[in-house]
Amino acid sequence: MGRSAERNQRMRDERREQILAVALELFAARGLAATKIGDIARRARIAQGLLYHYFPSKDVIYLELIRGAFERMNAAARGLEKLPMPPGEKVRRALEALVAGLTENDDTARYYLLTAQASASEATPRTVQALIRAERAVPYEVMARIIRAGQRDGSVREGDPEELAVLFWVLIRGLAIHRATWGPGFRAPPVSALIRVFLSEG
Amino acid sequence: MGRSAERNQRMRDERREQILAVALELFAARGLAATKIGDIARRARIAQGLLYHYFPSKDVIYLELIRGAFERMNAAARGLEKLPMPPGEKVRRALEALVAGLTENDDTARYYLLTAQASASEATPRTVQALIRAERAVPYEVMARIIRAGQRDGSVREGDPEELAVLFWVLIRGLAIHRATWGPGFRAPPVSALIRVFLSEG
DNA sequence: GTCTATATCCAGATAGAC
DNA sequence: GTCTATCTGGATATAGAC
Repeated sequence: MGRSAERNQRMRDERREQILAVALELFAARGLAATKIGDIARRARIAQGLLYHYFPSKDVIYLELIRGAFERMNAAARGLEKLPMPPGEKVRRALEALVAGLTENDDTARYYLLTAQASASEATPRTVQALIRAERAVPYEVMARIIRAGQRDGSVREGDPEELAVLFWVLIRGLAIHRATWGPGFRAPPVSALIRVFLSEG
Repeated sequence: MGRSAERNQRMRDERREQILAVALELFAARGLAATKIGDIARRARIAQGLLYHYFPSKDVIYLELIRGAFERMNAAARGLEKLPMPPGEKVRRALEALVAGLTENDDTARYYLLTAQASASEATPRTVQALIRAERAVPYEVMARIIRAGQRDGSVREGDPEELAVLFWVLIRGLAIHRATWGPGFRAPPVSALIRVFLSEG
């Protein structure tokens, strides 16, 4: 590939990213069905027809975003598991990082909203549903393993690890929805209150 | 109004209820935009045209359902507050009843899903948004008052009552979404784990 | 009250000029 | 690569017969 071909490829990728960024914003705010392809094009400041030079359909844009959401989320989960610290500390760090991300980073909040919608809706396209089914267990499994390890060393409270892991993600997803409902100035519950659900002390 | 006029009115109301029940099911499962008026008619086993003899538009059906959701929820909240028991006990009962309702009663779960979607989406019709803005604070206020009373008598943990109330509803809404994602056979976290977020002991 | 048929509109996707 | 114009399908809502 020559110099200019490379540059063209880079520009093409940038354009794709730009479209995806706009689409993430709109899909998170309105959902798949209520987001019009024309809205995405307008907000991205390109003609509607041009959008189809970068993506073959609305569903494919959506799929791409969901794929990205799971990539980030699952990579972060596995990264957390590998960190060199005791399990109880991992739970605390994860809660702090997730709540901070949800509060301060708009795209983070949008990704959580997106997956929550897509996972809960029967209107989600089949291709996306298949992806979700393949990926959605990872965060639960990781958190259950961390909790189990924490119970062995006494830093995490007793209780079924799977159920506690469910509770962990229920909290995070609930916070994301809450933020979407009440706006960025919402009153986040203190992390300390969340931590005592899981940790024996502190 | 004569006898038969009354009977006709009753039949008309029943028909309306039947349509609303179907609409609740579909809106909760797919959201407003992805639910087609034709789907509602088909599932209610009536012609699409006939539906418009009972409701003037899709948005009005949606509005009606959201109104019903808030009526039930806010009535339940105010009823809870009036119960003759100590505040800590009210928190425990509320959690137990809500989790049980979410787990066992499909329509309860659907109502929570519906309001969660409608509140979080910018695509929600203006009329519905106005209703939501007028009603949504009630459950938070009620719970904050109960928590404040519980802190005075020592049964509820310390912490900002508003923030704890947010946490309470974040949990409930999170559970509703979780159930929608994983189906009725989902692993509900034990109520005991939720209770210790709020109560000093037990 | 209930249906079938249809008007109308809107949105996703394509064609083709530049 | 980018645009404008357009095709096409589908969905809301209405008309009108029974």
